[in-house]
Amino acid sequence: MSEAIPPRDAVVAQLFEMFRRSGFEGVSISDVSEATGLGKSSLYHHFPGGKADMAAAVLEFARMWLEAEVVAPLAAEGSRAVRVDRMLSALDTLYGGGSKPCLLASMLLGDNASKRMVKSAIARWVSALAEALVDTGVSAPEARARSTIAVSQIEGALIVARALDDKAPFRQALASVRASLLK
Amino acid sequence: MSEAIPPRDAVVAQLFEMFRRSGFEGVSISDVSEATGLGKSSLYHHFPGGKADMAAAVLEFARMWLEAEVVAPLAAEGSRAVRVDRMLSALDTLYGGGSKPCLLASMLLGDNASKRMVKSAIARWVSALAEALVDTGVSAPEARARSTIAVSQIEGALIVARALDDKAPFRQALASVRASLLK
DNA sequence: GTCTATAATAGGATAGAC
DNA sequence: GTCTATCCTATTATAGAC
Repeated sequence: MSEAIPPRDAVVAQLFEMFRRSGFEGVSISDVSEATGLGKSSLYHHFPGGKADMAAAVLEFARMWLEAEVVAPLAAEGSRAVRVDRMLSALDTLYGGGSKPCLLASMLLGDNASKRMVKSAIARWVSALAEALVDTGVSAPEARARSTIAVSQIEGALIVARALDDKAPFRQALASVRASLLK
Repeated sequence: MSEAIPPRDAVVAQLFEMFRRSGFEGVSISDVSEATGLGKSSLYHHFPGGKADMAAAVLEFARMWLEAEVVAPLAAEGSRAVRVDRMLSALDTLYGGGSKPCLLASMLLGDNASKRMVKSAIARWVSALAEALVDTGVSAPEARARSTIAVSQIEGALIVARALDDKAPFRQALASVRASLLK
């Protein structure tokens, strides 16, 4: 039971931080080697497909995080306020209160093979939120519209907060999103 | 009067499209050479500082665009609706109705030296919008808050629209932003 | 699983002719 | 201002020992 954290998972956690911050092209294998303390060959042992493999692993990690921290909490029992607050709380943590970029947005740049995974993650997020609204009395089209705007607002606030080097826009966005979802 | 477009300006226009799509790290000099039809030495003739110089030129271009197409139209005479609509119309064009990324957001990735210019551009945008609101009867703190949220929403909608490969979220965001600014 | 060493290529940048 | 040729470094990726 005293097993250490499987190296691969620890590496994925590091990769997550690197890719979200610098995007796919902005991360080099040498960077990863330095950040993880693992030699290049070790990295290729864990990710035989190289950098593309690393990106895929990180996006898969993000997908699982989304299921556990957003989709499930939104679907679980409770009032709309309780469900929405669970999501917002998880997002606040994920994004470091507005100081850390969204991996999905960062992976969207360029010709990236990741685009399909990003698309399905964003779609899943919007749908899960819309479903929670429908569950609590909002019409389906209205729920989709509000959910899309909510996700947009959060993504945009992360950009503005990071550009201005000020967490306030993100805090403000969370409050604004909450109000418009509970309205 | 029959002067051709100065090559440098034409190159900057191309660079704008490349950087907004792929970010700083995602664009190589070879890419630029291919896209513009100019050899590398020609590029270095126009941009002695290399790629960093290209990025700076593009951000300067963006700054001028913002002054001409957003700041000035927002400051010019007219009702709040007229001013806001001028800005939204310019943005709709710039962003191709939601299909083209924001250069500022794309240049935000990584350790980029561009961060200062991105910051001042976003700050300028928010301030110009806030000023138009104050001019038309909104209190200063409320104007800043609404403006920040408006810019966030537009930036976020661009991400969601591109992720989902669907312009609808952007259209929806423009409408939502308009309503909340005119409210 | 991890390391050292190395190959192969792409990327940024310059020299010098025209 | 643009081209061809070239340099140097960084980058991706692999080989093979331990």
